Amino acid sequence: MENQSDNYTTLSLMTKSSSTNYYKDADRLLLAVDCIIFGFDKDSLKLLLFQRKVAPFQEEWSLIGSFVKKEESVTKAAERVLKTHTGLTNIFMEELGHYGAVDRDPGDRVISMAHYALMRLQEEDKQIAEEYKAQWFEFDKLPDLVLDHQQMVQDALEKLRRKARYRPIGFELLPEKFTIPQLRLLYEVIYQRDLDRRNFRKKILSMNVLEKLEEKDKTSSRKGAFLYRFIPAKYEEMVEKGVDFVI
Amino acid sequence: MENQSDNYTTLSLMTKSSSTNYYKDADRLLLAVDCIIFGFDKDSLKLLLFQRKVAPFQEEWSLIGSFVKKEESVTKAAERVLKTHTGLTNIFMEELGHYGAVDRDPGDRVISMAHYALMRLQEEDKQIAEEYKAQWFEFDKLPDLVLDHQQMVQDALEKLRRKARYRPIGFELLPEKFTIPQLRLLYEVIYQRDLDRRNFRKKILSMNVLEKLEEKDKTSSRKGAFLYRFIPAKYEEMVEKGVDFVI
DNA sequence: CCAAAAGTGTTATCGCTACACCCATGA
DNA sequence: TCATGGGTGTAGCGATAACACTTTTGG
Repeated sequence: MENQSDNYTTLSLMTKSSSTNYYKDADRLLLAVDCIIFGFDKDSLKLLLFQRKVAPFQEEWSLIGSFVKKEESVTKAAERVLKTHTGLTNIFMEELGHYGAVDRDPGDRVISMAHYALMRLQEEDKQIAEEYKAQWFEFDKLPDLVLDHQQMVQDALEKLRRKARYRPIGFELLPEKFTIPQLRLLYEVIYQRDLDRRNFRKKILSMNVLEKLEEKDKTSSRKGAFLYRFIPAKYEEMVEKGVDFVI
Repeated sequence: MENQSDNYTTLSLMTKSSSTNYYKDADRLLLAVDCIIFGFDKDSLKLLLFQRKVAPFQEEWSLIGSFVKKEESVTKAAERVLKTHTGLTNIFMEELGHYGAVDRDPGDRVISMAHYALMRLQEEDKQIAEEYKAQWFEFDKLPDLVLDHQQMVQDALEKLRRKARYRPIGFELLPEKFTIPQLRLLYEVIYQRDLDRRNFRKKILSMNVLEKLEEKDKTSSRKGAFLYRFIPAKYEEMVEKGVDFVI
C-alpha cells in the first residue's frame, strides 16, 4: 500500500507556513527547462545552440536551458531562457515534453521540461546570439549534443511537422513580408519533400489569408516574386479554429 | 546577466559524488504526476477519480497522482500511480503536459506532469477501483475537482480527440473482440457527434486492420452484430506509420 | 538573347458525404 | 409478426495530384 505522501492531492491547500510539513516526506528534485529554437533564414532551417565554456565538455554544444526557480512558473522559466539568449519575447513557443529518466544527467537527478520555439531569422539575431555565445546551425549539419539533447531535437522536429498539419505554424518562421516560393521552401524544409509549385500556390491562396503587395523580392530571381503579407484577422481566425492545414 | 547556475548544461556530467555541489544553488522543487484515466464501458466514456479521505477537501474528488521519487523516472511514477489505483500495467498512457504555475497548489510549489491513459472497462476494473477508493464517473457528469484538475481533464479530452485523428487510439479502449457498432459508438463519444453507419464501416474496413470472427455479439440487438478483432501486425504498422485516421 | 526562377490552368482520380431499403432475430 | 438494431450500394461533389508552357528581366 502506498504511503500517505503518495497522494499529494489529499494534503493540498494548506497555508504556506505549514505546507512544507505536509509534503516533507516527498523528494525535492531539480527541474530544468531546455529550449529547442528553430530559425528559418531565407531558405534553410536552423537551430540555436550554446557552446559550453567550462569543463567538462568544454566547447561542446548544448541546447540552451536553465533551472526552474521556485518563484517562477515553468513557462516563465522557458521565456526567461529564450529572452536571455536571443533578446526576444513573444515568439511562438510551446511545450515539447518532459525528459525524466533518472540518469539523464550524471550531475544530479534533473528533470527537464523541453520547449520548442520558432523564429524568423534576421541578421541582427545572429549578432545577438554571438554576444551570448550562442550560434545558429544548419539543421542538417548539427554537431553532437550533450546529454539527451539530440533526442530532444529529433522529437521537436517531429512535433513541428505534426503541428504544422493543423496550425499555420510555418508562418511564425517567416519575415513579415515574404514570397510564395519562400513559404513553399519553408514547408519543403519542414516536411523534407518537394511540393508542387502550382498546387501549393493554389492551396495557400484559396485560404484567403494572404494579402498581395505591390513590391517584388528580387533576391532570388531576375524576374522577382511578389511579396505577400498575412491578413492578421484571418490568421488569428485560422489559429483559433485549428483549421486543417495539410499541404 | 544570468548567474552561473542558470545554465545547468554548462555544468553537467560531473561525477555523482561532486554533483550536488555544482547544482547547489538551484531550487529544489516537488514534482508530481497526475493521471487522467479514460475508460470506455460498452457505450459511454468514463473517468477514474479518487475521493479524498482527509481534510481539507474531505470527500472532494481529485485525479489520482503522486510525487515523483528521486530514484524513479517520471514515466515510472505515472505507471506506479496507475498500477496502484487500477492494478493495471501496460495500458496506453501518454504525457499530456506540465502544470507549472507557481500557485497551483497552495500546499507548496508543486509542478505536475499530467499523463492520460485509456482503458477498456470491465466489471473487475470497477471492483478494483472500489478497493482503492476510486470511482468511475460518466464523463459528462463529473464532480468538481480540486486544484487545476478540471483543466487537466479538459486538456486531456482535447488531446485525445486530436490524437485520435492520426493514431488508432480508440482501439485501446475496446475489449479484444468488439463489434463495428461499438467502435463507431466509441468514436461518436470521443468526437461528440453522430457518424454515418455505412460510411464508418466502409472506412474502417478499407484499412484492412480488422479480422471478422464467426461469433456474434447479441447483447444489443436481436439480430446480433459480428465480432471483429485487430490484426496485430497491421495495427502495429498503422501506429508506427502514424497513418491518418480521420473519421 | 539566354539563363533562371516565377507564374499560370486543365484534367483525371480518389475519397468523402449523403442517403433508403432489406435482413435476422427474439419476444 | 413486429420491433429493433445490423448490414449493404450508389451517385454526386469537391479536393487533390499530376503535368508543361509562357513570362520577366538582369547580365
